[in-house]
Amino acid sequence: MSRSNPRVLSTLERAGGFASAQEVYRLMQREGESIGLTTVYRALQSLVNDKIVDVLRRDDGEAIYRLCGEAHHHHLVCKGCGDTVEIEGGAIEKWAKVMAEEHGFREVGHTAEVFGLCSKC
Amino acid sequence: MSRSNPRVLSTLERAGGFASAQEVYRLMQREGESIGLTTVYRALQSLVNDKIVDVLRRDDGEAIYRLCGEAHHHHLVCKGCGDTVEIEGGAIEKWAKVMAEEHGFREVGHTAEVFGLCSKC
DNA sequence: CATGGAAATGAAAATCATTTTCATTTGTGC
DNA sequence: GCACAAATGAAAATGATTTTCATTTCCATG
Repeated sequence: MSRSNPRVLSTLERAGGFASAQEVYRLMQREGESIGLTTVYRALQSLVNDKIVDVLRRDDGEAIYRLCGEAHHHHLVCKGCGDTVEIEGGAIEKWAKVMAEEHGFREVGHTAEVFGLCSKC
Repeated sequence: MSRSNPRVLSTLERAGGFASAQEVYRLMQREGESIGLTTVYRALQSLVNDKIVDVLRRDDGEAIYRLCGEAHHHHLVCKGCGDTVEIEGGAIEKWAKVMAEEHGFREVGHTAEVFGLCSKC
């Protein structure tokens, strides 16, 4: 019953611990792995069930999978050139926690992204 | 240019200010309004552009539209029932600004959303 | 070494929200 | 009325995800 295909997991890790099903599939294809899209979906779902990965939604609605326990960080993205910098988000973590507690929420997670124009653009 | 169809807006209000495009459409149908699904989507998009409504994503990826006040705010969303609370994000504003300055970014904006399970779920 | 059934696989079809296309209708100023 | 822009909506296209189903791989047992 464990459909948590290890090749899928390892690919997700190699992808930086953060990718959509389609991206994992394309990555495996590019690396010459023989696998079907269906299997990738099933494996990711299994990994979610087993709480080995988390699932989030991109703004366009595509599901993205992230390794649990992966050091959680945020991104500063340039609107001009798309350059991305990883930034530290301690302030956010605290804010999310406080806000959630204030309203009686449990099992709290969050998404946050900062965007703007970098110095080169 | 203003495709913010008032009938769509009023239906969204009547729906409790919280519904997906499909739901708004079905509701209007049921009430005997003659309108096309395409128009509903376009109207909702317009309302989002005009910042009269917010878009969120349900867990299944479906976009839900929600009337919102003018003040910039963030959301605390329940993963279980979809209930949403508007929360204040002063801490985030500051964090985004600091992080951006640190990396030489200008014209900075941000998104942030907190999710979890509310006390009822 | 069979061999028989359970689980895994993947290609193709189905589903479903959303977007696009395009022909038609509506509205507005002249 | 007439031209022309904007709005509308039916139908087709898109794209992610799920389902179906026939086939293959595993594995325990005879």
